[in-house]
Amino acid sequence: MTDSATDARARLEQAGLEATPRRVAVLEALAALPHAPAAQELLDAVRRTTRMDKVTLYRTLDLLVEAGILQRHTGADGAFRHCMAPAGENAPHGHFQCTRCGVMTCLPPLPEALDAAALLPAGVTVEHVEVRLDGVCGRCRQG
Amino acid sequence: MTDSATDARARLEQAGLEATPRRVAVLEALAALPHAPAAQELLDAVRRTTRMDKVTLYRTLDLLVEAGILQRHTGADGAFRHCMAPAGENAPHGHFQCTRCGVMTCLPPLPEALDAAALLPAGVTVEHVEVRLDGVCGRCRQG
DNA sequence: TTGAAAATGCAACTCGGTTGCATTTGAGCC
DNA sequence: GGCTCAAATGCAACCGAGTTGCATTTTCAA
Repeated sequence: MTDSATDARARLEQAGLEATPRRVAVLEALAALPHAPAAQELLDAVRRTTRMDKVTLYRTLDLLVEAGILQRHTGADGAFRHCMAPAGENAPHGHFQCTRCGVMTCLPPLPEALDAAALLPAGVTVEHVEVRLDGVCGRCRQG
Repeated sequence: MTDSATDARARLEQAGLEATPRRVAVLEALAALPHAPAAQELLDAVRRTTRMDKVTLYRTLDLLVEAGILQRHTGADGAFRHCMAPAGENAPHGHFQCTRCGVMTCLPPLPEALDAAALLPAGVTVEHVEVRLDGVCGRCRQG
């Protein structure tokens, strides 16, 4: 049993979820990736070690997002990306997405300026803040 | 000819685009809406005055975004929304989207804190900043 | 008026994601 | 070890947003 599998099981059980093989595999695959992958890319990664249907992946992602273990973000292409929710930290972080290769990377926590409730009309409640910077990554710029 | 139609024609010609009936209709419908609609909602609105195919709408939206007349934003549901690009102003503005009714509204220009190139890894170029606050709007909160 | 280019419509398609339902798995119990 | 039942998974069919290819219509210049 690898460390990452142990971590994955710990987070699942801590959230009151059964540590099934696919859930562990999803968390391991996600932790091993340096960015926030689209569903298809994550599915490919998981399948290198575990058989998994795409429906199971989507249901697993829903579950893990619901449990607060993962975060879901919208890409510029309209497809969802998922990344590990930083444990114990609640300052939102933004993402950078390359318009050429589509890779989405996590950024450090945002300055609190985005807490900007001042911008909002009265009577609304904010549950989630999404900040995405779109541009060209270093790799694509050179290639 | 209404004022909004005149405005629409002006913006189109200023951008070097032909002021065709559907383009004018799209701009008028968009200017009349108090929020940034999804394509289907915009199509419904346009069709109250003009016959239009959905493909034509999508192509028109592409064109107007390309020309800088409209801005395209990604909703929490992954569908695109469009709003008028504020003329002559280039500070990005964010959006609030209600997670219940899905309505996306434009916010005032963002504090410059988001210019946060400091957050970025070296070698990347930012072309577009997307800020979206998700929550519950006043109307949905009461209803 | 006419001819070419641009704009539009229509049909079929892609892609990300979801739903319904049958089957398998696995934790708890004997 | 073998049961049992709920939860987890797989499979097929589906849905909605957006796209592509191509035929038709409109528009503008000559």
